[in-house]
Amino acid sequence: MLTSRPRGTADLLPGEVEKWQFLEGEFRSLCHDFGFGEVRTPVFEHTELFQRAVGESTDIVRKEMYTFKDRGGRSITLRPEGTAPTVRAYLQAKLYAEPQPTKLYYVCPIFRYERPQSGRLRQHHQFGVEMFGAAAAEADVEVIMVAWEFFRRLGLEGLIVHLNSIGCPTCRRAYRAALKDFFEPKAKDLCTDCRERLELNPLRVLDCKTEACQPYIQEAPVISGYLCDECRAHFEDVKSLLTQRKVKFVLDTRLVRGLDYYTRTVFEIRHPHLGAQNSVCSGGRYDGLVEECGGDPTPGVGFGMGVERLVEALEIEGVALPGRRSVDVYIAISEAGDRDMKNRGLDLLYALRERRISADMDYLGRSLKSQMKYAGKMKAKYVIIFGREELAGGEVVLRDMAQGRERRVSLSDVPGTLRASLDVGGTPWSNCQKPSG
RNA sequence: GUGGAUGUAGCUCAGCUGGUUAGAGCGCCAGGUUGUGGCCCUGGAGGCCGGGGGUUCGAGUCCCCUCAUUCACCCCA
Repeated sequence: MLTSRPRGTADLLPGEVEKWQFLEGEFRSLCHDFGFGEVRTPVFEHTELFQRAVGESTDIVRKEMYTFKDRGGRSITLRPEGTAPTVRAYLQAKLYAEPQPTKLYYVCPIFRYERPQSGRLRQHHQFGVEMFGAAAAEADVEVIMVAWEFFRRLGLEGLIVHLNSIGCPTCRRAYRAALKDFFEPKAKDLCTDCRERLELNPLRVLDCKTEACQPYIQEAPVISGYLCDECRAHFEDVKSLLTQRKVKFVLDTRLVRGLDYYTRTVFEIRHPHLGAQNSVCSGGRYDGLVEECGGDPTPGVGFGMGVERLVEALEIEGVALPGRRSVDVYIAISEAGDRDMKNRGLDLLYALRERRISADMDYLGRSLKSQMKYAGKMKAKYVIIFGREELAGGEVVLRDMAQGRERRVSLSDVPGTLRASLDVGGTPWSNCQKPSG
């Protein structure tokens, strides 16, 4: 217990965490390019927020929330999705009084009590964007374009955009009734889950994977035949704007989404090689949500993207991501046991660090040979070697580990010389190891 | 919540039908003479064989329970 993490959680250690830092940086700068500003909301909220916003009939609210009473007797829930807290923050800060639309993005952990499997954790992380106050199809498309452009920049290629419209409450009511009429006579032939779905949310029968249900699903009425004129026109706009942007998508009339707040556009971006949980990014429009949360009627659209799944997809495709960062300079001392020598080493070490050169040295009392081995394993670019002999002449040996060459440099020139060498071609990620294979 | 698979050194695994001090490769640490890495050689440390109970003269090997990991269902990022 003491040495094992809770089920469905993960530790990110050096070597792995650099990938996340890189992706977060890329996502932030991309969002900035699209005019989105970052929002950071609490990890927990009042339980009522999610009950209201996500919907009582959803699996999330019914069985997946981490909910507990705090010491003041308030019911608190760890954020199971990112949209509701963002809406809450939008309303609480009265961002609707600012110039519209409001464009926000976030990078945050998400908690759901589920049985872990490939691509599913109890704590996972999402990148997300939300846009409030814009009802036009251009807004739907911009949100999809954030994800699309992100994947393009990363060099991720095998993704498929699934698109559908589930209409507004009015046309959905008609469709829902049609589905019920269609399935109810056949209810005894459907799987037990679908019989339940038929009562709770008939739309979800559509994405059942049970063999027995497939023949009926194939013949079931399609949403597009039930969209009202406005919803149909909106959906046509979304599709043509996506085409104009050269985004390839597949119309998926069985894409329904498990959250109650969606209206009109819904989409999911999947990676075919991810296993059963293959949705990397999903979202849609939620024109009634702000009002549901106590605001004025305000259109909204956004997505959430699973970072763990994104990393997995990138690795499947062999996209190179930063590896463990190494130090630039290692200081190796020959008379390691000598107190005075060690102090001279420390002086140099901190002189380098003051000049923002990443540097390290031995604290374990190792032999020079061991220090060299260690520096090699740590992938240090340079090793500074010195002992009494060099210091007597005010010099040190500067060894280039990749070249295997060394030269003498006067002690006072060391930081300047290193700074100059390291600045050549130095990107922020230049001293991360590239993944091998 | 349901079902399947798996749990032996830090890592990847071997341990045949139960039988003596549980092995390998890699990794780690130290050496290979006097101040220097990556190759090579030598040596060393390191294992409640996931945990508990049972069967047996004897269990890492068989049985039960439990926990964990993992994959799938439900659902979702």
